[in-house]
Amino acid sequence: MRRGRGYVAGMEPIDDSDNLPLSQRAIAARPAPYLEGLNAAQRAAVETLEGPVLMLAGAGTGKTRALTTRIAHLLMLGKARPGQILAVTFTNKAAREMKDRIAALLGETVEGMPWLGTFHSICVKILRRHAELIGNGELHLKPAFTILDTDDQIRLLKQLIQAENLDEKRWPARQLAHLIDGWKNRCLPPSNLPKREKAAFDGWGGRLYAAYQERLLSLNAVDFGDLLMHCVTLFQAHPDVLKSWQERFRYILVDEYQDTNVAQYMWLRLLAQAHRNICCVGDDDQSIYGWRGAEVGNILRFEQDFPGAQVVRLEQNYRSTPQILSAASGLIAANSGRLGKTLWTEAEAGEKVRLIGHWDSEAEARWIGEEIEAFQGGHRAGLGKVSLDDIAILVRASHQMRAFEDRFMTIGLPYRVIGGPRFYERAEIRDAMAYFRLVVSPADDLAFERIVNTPKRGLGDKALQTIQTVARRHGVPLLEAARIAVEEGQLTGKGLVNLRDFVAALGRWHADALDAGASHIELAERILDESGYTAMWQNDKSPDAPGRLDNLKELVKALEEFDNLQGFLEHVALVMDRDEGEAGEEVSIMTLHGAKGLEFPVVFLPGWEDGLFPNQRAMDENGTKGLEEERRLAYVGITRAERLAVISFAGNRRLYGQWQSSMPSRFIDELPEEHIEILTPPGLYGGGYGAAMAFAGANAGTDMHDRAAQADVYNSPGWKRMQARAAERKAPVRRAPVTIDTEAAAHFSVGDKVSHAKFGEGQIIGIAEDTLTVQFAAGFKTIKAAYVTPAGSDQDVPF
DNA sequence: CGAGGGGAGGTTTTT
DNA sequence: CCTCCCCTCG
Repeated sequence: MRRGRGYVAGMEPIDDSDNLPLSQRAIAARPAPYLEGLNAAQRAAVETLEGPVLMLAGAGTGKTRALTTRIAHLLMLGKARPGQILAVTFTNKAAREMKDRIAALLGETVEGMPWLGTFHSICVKILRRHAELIGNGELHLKPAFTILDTDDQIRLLKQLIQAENLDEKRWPARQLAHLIDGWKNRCLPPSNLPKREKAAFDGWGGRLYAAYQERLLSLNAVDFGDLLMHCVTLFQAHPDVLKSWQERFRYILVDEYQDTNVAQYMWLRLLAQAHRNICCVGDDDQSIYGWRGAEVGNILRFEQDFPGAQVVRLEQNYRSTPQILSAASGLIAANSGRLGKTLWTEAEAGEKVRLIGHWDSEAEARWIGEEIEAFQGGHRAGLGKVSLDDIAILVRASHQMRAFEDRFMTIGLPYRVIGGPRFYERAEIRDAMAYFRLVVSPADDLAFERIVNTPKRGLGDKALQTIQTVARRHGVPLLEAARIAVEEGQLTGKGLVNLRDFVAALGRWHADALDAGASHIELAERILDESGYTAMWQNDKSPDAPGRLDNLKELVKALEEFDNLQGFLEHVALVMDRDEGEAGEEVSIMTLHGAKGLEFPVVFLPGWEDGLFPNQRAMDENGTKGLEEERRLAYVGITRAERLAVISFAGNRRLYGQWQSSMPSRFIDELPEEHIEILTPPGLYGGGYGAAMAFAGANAGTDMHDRAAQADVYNSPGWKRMQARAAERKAPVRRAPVTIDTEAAAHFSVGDKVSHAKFGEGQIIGIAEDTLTVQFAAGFKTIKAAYVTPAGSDQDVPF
């Protein structure tokens, strides 16, 4: 157990007294040390403990700090024991960070926060306790159920589609998987599926979905979507079970609420019903996962869903310069239906957001590479030396990464690509896991199918069919069927010998796994060696074989944290992260989605071209909604930058091998010019000012060597529009606070002093619609804006 | 069983 | 253009 720093003096040990009556007055009089340094809004977010709270936390406003301090506060006040707080995140990374920070605040590890985790991991914990209640009359889950990943899911669906004698080309399993995920995201089990939806997939949707769920049950398996859906249906069908969980969780905290889907929303609502102490943190402007079922509506509707909800807005930004914030705010202002926020900062104005166009994607990559080298050498004004670790390139689509990888490889610029294939998605890890699964659960047919012929044992389709026939005839799992097939001599030659050995080896390993005295780590190594799996990769001459062997070693190492294989398997499916090894200074390349929650001093945002960003397909499929989500993505991108953001676009880009010309992104037109610095094109093509660009419409796009076509600078409609607008507005630029407030109470801002007839003077800490949250001497109140008057503002909004 | 050709499809991504 | 998957042929 790790002892953290900063043990809080005078801290009461957390005991069974769940409700130490401590009024907010008392806290205000003697603030706990961990509350120091919080701004007024953050304090409100930390101290408004009872009832529903919506914490609207803009980018870089100290959301995680508020959230973790709130948990620490709950524990310190004795409002709840660690086991009575439910805190959910979307990613393991976020969960881990919260744990670490709470530990730092409290000066000890939070082994005692068993219910801080991802939606999925918490659902697993709950489901394992009630597995028997999940299922239909005959079949139900058992507590050791396995969690299938996307790959298993597809393979299973493929089998079902084949079983119906459907053409896999016309009925692709991937598409069905997508449909089923969608239904599960909306918490629609086969029995509740509307007729219209059942007819999806050419009429087979409902039927295949039901068959799939049935098959999962018989395999004692669930997929990711089931974790939430089963949990919700469990709660709905068993009020007593629900009640026990409702009572346990006195306080609920939810991170990234704008990303919740319907199932997660239902889950939260059910659990919050008893104590109603639910605090949801989110930012409607950063909702970028609509395409996988997230409903921005959840956060927009919060106040209706949870009547009496208090809304706290965190608007002071501690990350970016005013220039960056203003550019981002100006852009996102084009979206409709926002809750509205006014981000502000005390930071120095800083560098304007830079904008530059390039001839093509290769020139773009080349230029960014040169800029990075210049930054690194300290040859760029305003920033001094910048470490490679401080620089990120954020792209819309992963195929954009290649241009940068190619370029950086040639010039020897160290980089890392973040968000490649996950560790546990790699074939070798999945194979090894399948071995472990089959050893622990001999009835795991999916695992059997995966590895029976890996490495090659001469057991092809035909052998597998034979085994499957035997399995059906005897009604036994495949491994058992294999044993029978061997005994009955249904196979011949090499296959027979190999299968006999395979079955025998599994028997041995299984026995060893049951032996509590034996080391599960040694067993794992033995399984991989004796099965020939390690040898298979050792003999493989492909360049990635050594890497795969390393991964296997890492997998075995991960076993150390568990007592046995069983325990490992129960948790690992959800928690295995690939190690982001710090290997010296490197530029980070990642997608905009992957960058959410991160921050970098310098951020490059390439590929701002219509069709790529905003993405054509997003707009085609979801219209304005899709466009707005793309715009939020742009907002997320810009707000990752602490000191400098550089946006760029290319006139030509290779797409599916074809050179295609493109127009600058419409988002570029939406950037507020006063915060943008337009860089003159580099002198790469003919040199100096006025060189370099040709865009679509000039019909020269397809020939990148056509220098003549490059004569006219920025010859695009979008660019001209921008120039025209810049010319128009000479004098009366709206200066000072960039107030992008959609509220009726727009003449108030957070931080304003107001006075109220009854409560006296106070300071606004939150604004929602026409309702203000005001901190008075007597405490926090939520008041209609009409009932207060401005009492003079001493808070300068610094830009 | 495994290598190689043909054909389709090719945002974003966590669990 | 490039990758992945399926199918066929040796």
